[in-house]
Parts: sequence; structure tokens; C-alpha cells
Amino acid sequence: MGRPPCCDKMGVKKGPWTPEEDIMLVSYVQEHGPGNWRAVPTSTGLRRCSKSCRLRWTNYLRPGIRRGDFTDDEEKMIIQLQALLGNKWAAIASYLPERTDNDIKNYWNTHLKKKLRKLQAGSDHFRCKDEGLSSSSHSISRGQWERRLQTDIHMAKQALTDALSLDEKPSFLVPESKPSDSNGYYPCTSKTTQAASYPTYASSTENIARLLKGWTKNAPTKPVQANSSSTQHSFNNNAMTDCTSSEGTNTPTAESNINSGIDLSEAFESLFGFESFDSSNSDFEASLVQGENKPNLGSQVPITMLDWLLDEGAVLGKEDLTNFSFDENPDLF
DNA sequence: AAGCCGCTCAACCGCTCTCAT
DNA sequence: GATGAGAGCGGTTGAGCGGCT
Repeated sequence: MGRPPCCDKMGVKKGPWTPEEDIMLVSYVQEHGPGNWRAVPTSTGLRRCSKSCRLRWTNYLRPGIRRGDFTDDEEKMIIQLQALLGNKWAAIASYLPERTDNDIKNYWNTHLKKKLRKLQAGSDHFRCKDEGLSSSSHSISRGQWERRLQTDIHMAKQALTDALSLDEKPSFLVPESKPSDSNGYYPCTSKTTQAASYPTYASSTENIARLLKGWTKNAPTKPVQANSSSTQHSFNNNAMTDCTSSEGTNTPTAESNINSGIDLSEAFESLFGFESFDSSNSDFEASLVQGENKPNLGSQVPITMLDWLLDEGAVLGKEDLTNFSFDENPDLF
């Protein structure tokens, strides 16, 4: 190995992305879909390496990313999954598809590590009774836990087999009758644990709103130079009305009030060419489950997840985890 | 007001994995 | 099976920010 880094080329820009660059990248993805990152710099004229483009899209611009504070349930889930899977941030993120692996990793390193350390430092009594989070506070033996996992995996396999035999989508990809958020998007994981967080779900609209925040602040006089005319139209609308998430509150400055009275979600829908994130959009959800979607998803069941679930070495069935409720299983930890 | 310190998170780096040839 | 290229992942860094002295 030791192959030279792809960014060694001359003229490759590093550092923070500018709104102009974001727009170029978004325009590219709008046209070609995510993937084939190698082609992005040449196609768009971006002076960024392909990896940087992918990362920027995956961690920042991708629709469906939820930003801001983690809910208690998300926190618990991360702690639990980390205890189970270790620092497999991508795997953990697959259970929280509206969070990026980078976000989860950062949150773990900046918040949860400390929190757990404090808990660990506290008394066993407090640790077990109050929080019940840390892997170090498992009140059951490893053997018991593994037996339970075996059972869970078996049950998940059975459910999956049944589902496939009926030629239906796996149940974990199909939200139940829970009402969607205002965009009609269902976060495709943790039906029980996510319930409380729906109202605060930061739609993809806000990702672009965030993008525009910098755009309006940094380049108010520059003409938009996006490749795509639709992009230009959308961004010229400067529709910042929807900038009310936790992100918006971080910077309660004038730019968040800059608006033309146009709902940014419309601009965003126009930009990306699909109507919100409808629960019927199984391709999109499948892509979320897989972490990153490929240019041509087709209508396949997400193989990655199925493989993982069916893998004898798999630690835990998805079905089980998505239905897992910490509140309903206080005895486990 | 200025300097210091700690925290957060976007982005980079280096490595591994996967797939096509 | 070997090789090379692209994609993905996890660890780390550093700029920016806010709080404290």
C-alpha cells in the first residue's frame, strides 16, 4: 500500500469550502447523482480532490442530514452501538442515517467519552440505576449478552426470510404508520427511539440553508456562478426563511433574516429534483441505510444490510436494533 | 480589553477494502 | 491470482469560537 495521496497534485485546494464550491458540488450531484467522485473535479472545475468532494457531500451537503444537538435516545443508541461495535462509526451511523459518521465520531469524542468517564468515576449504584448506559456498567455477563444476540440474530433472520419470501421490502426499510415529518421523510431507523425527535428534524432544506448562510454573508455582491441554471435560480431566491433549526440559532445574525418570502424547501426540491423525502422513496432510504448511495441504485434491496444481517458473524440484527428501546429494556444494562 | 484556555467540528491524512481488468 | 484505481473508513488536526481570568 502506501499509495500516494490523491491530493498531492499541484493546484488542489485545501481547507474550508466556500459557498461557491458548495454550489458547484451540489450542481454536479444534482446532475449526475452522488458517486464517481473522481470525475467531480474535472466535470465541475472544482480545484478539490475527489475525496474532499465526497466528504463534503457526505458530511455536509447530502440531503437528509440532521444537524444540531443529539437527542437522549440518539445518545443512548450511540453509546450502546459503540459498546457493541467499537469505533465502527460508519456502522453506527447506518443506524442513525440522518447523522453522519463524522458527526457521531465527533460527538463521541467530545461529549460521550467524557460523560462515560464521569459515570465510570461515579459510584456503581449511581451508574447502574441512573444512566444505565456505559458498556462498563453491563449488569449482565458477556455470555448472557451473546446468547441474547444469538437469539436476536436468529429472529431477525427469520423475519427477513419471511419478508423476502413474500417479495416485500424488509420491514426495517418500511416505516410503519408513524406520521412523517413535514417533509414526509421518515428517518429509517429506530422507530421507537426517534419518535421524540421528529419535530426537530432538520430537513435537507436546512443543509442548503446552511450553505446559503455563508453564501449570503460572504458573497452578497458576487453573481452566482453555479453551473446549473436551476441551481442558480434556486440560490438566487435566497430563501432563508427556513433557517430556524439549531443551526440557525447558532448564528442568529442578519443573514438568517435575509429572505424573500420564498420557502426554501421549494428551492431545494427544485434543486434536487425530487419531492422531499417521501417514505415511498425506498431507493433513497436504501441509500441511507448503505451510508452512501450509488449512482444507479435500481430497485434492489440494500444488499449491504442484508449481507450484514445474514452474515453468521454479524453482531446484531437490524430488525432487533431498530425496534430496540432502552426504556423498554432497562434490565439489559 | 487582552490574553489564555478549552471545546467543537469541518476537513485532511493515511490506510484498508472492493472491484475491474 | 496479481495489480491498480477508486471508494470508504477511522484517527487526527487545526481554525474558529466562547468563556474565563
